[in-house]
Amino acid sequence: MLKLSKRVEYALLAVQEMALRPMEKISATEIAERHSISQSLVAKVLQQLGREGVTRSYAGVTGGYMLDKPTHTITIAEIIRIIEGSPTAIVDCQHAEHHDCAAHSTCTIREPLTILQERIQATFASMTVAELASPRTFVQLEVS
Amino acid sequence: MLKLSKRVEYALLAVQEMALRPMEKISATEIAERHSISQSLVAKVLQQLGREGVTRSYAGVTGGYMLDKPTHTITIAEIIRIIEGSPTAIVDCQHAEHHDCAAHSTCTIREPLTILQERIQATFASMTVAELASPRTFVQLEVS
DNA sequence: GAATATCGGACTAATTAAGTCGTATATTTG
DNA sequence: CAAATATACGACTTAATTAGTCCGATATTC
Repeated sequence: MLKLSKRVEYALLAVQEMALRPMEKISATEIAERHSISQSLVAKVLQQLGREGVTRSYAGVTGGYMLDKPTHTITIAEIIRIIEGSPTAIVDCQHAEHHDCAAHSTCTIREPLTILQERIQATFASMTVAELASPRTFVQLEVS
Repeated sequence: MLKLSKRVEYALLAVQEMALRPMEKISATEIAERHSISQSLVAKVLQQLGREGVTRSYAGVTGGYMLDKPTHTITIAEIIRIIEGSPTAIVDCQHAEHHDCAAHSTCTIREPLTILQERIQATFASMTVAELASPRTFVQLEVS
């Protein structure tokens, strides 16, 4: 299925929050509690983002994480790549080394799929954290 | 991860072959053997496509499957929907009934994700089986 | 020095996807 | 009509991936 993993989802949540309060250090615990999700997992993804320079971390009792670059320079595609370890690939055979496909040379579907893949990649690259965090009018109607 | 399932992949392979030879009945066994994949699985996805009118099936010793509508009217999005049982949803909370999310009302990430989702959906809807099967110049250089 | 944060690896659990198997029915061919 | 081979479809098992936990370590504030 074509679903984001929880880890990517948590990364996006965290990054959005940091973007909305750019001057504050936000801890993994804080994010985890607000969304009732695993603290360890949130910490883990924030650490991954830190290794690639997206976030900056501060240890200690008042520690936490902050974004380390302008929100409009961080794309969703980049976050996915960092968390998943590789850019989105809708089929395996596009990972270059993946030539163990039984019918690599006669495969006539790889090329059109590559085109789709590039479009999806472009879609994720088309949105930045700035857009992810831009304040929206959030009218919750919910008329019962 | 954002990968197509094998079932969708097999469906695309099968549909492409049927599109390339529109006058022939093609059996699940034939497709499975050509790509060294599971015959049962190929049969299963072709049956799913049949229930939704994409393919027509013929039983018996000379049986097999054929496309049952013009190739340019079948989108990749439709095939994904039929095989996966629902349109692509990059996060669960967009499936309407999925209100068990802990912070549904305060969730500020659903909206931007919906936009991404729609773009991806549009990407899959932008390619039809006709394009998937259009003959390409397939120059295999592979200079060693 | 107690409390609480990051850091990171190893491990287990849960979920999902992939694939198999059995049985039934349809159709062609000898 | 009987053998061969196709679809049809549900139940089941296995494999792979993802999610989440746990532990021990270091850093920093109070």
